[in-house]
Amino acid sequence: MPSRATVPAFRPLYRQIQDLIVQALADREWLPGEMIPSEMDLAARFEVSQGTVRRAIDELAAEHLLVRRQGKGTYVATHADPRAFFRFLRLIPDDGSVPRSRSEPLECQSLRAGQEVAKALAINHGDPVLQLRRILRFDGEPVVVDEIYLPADLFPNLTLDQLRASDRSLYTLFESLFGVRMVRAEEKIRAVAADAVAAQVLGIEPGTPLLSVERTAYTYGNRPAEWRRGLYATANHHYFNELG
Amino acid sequence: MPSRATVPAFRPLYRQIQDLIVQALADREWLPGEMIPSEMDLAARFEVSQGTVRRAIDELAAEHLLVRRQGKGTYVATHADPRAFFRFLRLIPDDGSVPRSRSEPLECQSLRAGQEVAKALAINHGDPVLQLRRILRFDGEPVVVDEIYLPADLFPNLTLDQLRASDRSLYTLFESLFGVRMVRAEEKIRAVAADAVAAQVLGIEPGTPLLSVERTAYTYGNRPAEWRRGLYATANHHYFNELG
DNA sequence: CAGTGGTCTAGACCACGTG
DNA sequence: ACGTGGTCTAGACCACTGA
Repeated sequence: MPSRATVPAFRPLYRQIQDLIVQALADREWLPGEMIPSEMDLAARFEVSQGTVRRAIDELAAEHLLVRRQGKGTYVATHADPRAFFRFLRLIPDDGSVPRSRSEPLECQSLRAGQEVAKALAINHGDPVLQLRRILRFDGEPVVVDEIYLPADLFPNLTLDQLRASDRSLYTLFESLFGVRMVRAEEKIRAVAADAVAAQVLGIEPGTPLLSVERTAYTYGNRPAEWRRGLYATANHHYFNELG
Repeated sequence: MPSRATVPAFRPLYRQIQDLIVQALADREWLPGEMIPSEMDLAARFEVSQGTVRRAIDELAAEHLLVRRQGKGTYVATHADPRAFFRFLRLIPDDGSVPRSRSEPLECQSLRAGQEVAKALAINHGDPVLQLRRILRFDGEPVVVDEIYLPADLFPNLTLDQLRASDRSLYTLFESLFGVRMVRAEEKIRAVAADAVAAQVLGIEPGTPLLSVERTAYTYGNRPAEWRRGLYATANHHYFNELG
C-alpha cells in the first residue's frame, strides 16, 4: 500500500504510448514533415488497441507535435508549415495585412553563458553558448531586433554564413540543420524605452517605447534549447494574444 | 444535393450535442458553479451513447466552459475559481510571488458608443454603453489602470456602488449579477508612453513606457460583451504568455 | 478501389469522492 | 456501497485522399 500523496499513482496506457511516440520523435525515428505509421500499425507495434493509439495521437496533435490529415495519414509537425510561424511570432500589422517577413542576421559568436542565460537554458554558468543578433523586417521595414542564445552543444558549428544563406525562419533552419525542433515557448513581456543601439537599428527615436519580449523555447521533453530577448516596435504593429 | 463548398457538409453528432449543451448554458439552465447532469443522464436526454456525450463534454472542458471532477461530476466553470483569474489577467510579479489583487473602481457612466467601441463590441455607433474606469492594485501597489466599455443592455443598472461593494473580480461580478460569463478574449498589446493621467494614477513619471493592452472579451456564442484598454506598469511585473 | 483518419456504439472494468 | 468520471477494448461504419 503505497503512500505517495503527490505522485499520480496511476499512469494511463495512452500516456505511456504518448511517451513512446515522443521518444521516437526525439530519437529522430520519424523526421519533421514525414508521415508516421498508421494507427493500426502503431497499435500492433505497441500491442494496444487502435483506440488507445488514437487517444495518444490526439493529445500529441493538440500539442502540435503531430499533424493529422484525414485520408492521408499522421505527420510530424514542422516549422516549414507557415501556420507554425505565427504560433511563435505573435506580432502582426495593425491593418491586418500579411507581411512578407525576412530575417537579417547581424552577428553570430561563441561565448560563455552568464548567470541569466545559464539559468534560462538550464545549463551551468560558463558553459559554451552561441549568441546571435538579428533584425526581423516586415515588408522591408525593421520591426524586431533580437538577441538569441543557444546551447552550443545542440548547434555545432552554426555560422553567420549559414544564417545568411537561409531564407526560411530560424526555427525551420534549426530543424533541418540540427534536428532541433522547438515545441513550445514561454514569453515575458515588458514595456521599455529604446536605447541608442535599438533606436538606430529600428530607425526610431531613442526613448521610444518598445515591447521587450523574453522567450525561452523548449524542444522535445521540455528541454530548454533557446533563450532570446526581442525588442518589438509597435508603432504600426501589435502583439496579438488569445486568452482561452 | 447541396453545393456549399466552404460549409462543412458534415456535422458530427458530438458537435451537435456540444451545441445543445452550450445552448443550455446560454439559457442559464445550469448556473456557474453548479453541477450538470451525469453523462448517462445527458446520453438519455439526447438519445445518444454515453461516449458521444463524453466527447462533447471533453471539448467543452478543454474550452473551459465546463470543469470535470472525477468521482463528483461535471460543473459549469466560474470566474469564482481562482484559476480563472490568471487565465485572463496575465500580469505577474517578476519575483514569482502571488499578489493579493484588488480592484478600485473610479468611475461608472453611461454614454454612447464611438466608432472604435462600436466596432469592437459589434454594436451600432451611438448605441448605449457603460464606461468604467478602475485601478488594479497588487499588494496595494497600483499596476494597471483600465478603461472598460460594456454594452448597456447586458448590464442593466450597473452602478459604481455595486462595483465598490464587491471584493471579487469584475468577471465574477458580471457573472453573478448579470449572468454574463466571459468565455474567451483577444488582446492586442503595444508599448506606449504614460500620459499625465496614467502617470499620476500609477505613481510613475510621465513618459514611462507602459504596456497598452486592448481586450475584447466574448460570452457564450462568440458574442463580444466587453472591450477594454489597460495600461500595465511593468517595472516590477511582466505579462506572461505561453506559446503552444 | 484501397488505405487512412473520423465517428459512434456497447460493454467491461478502474479510480475517485462521499457517504 | 454507490455514483461519478476515466480508461480500454472491439467492431461497424463514414469521410477523405490519391492511385
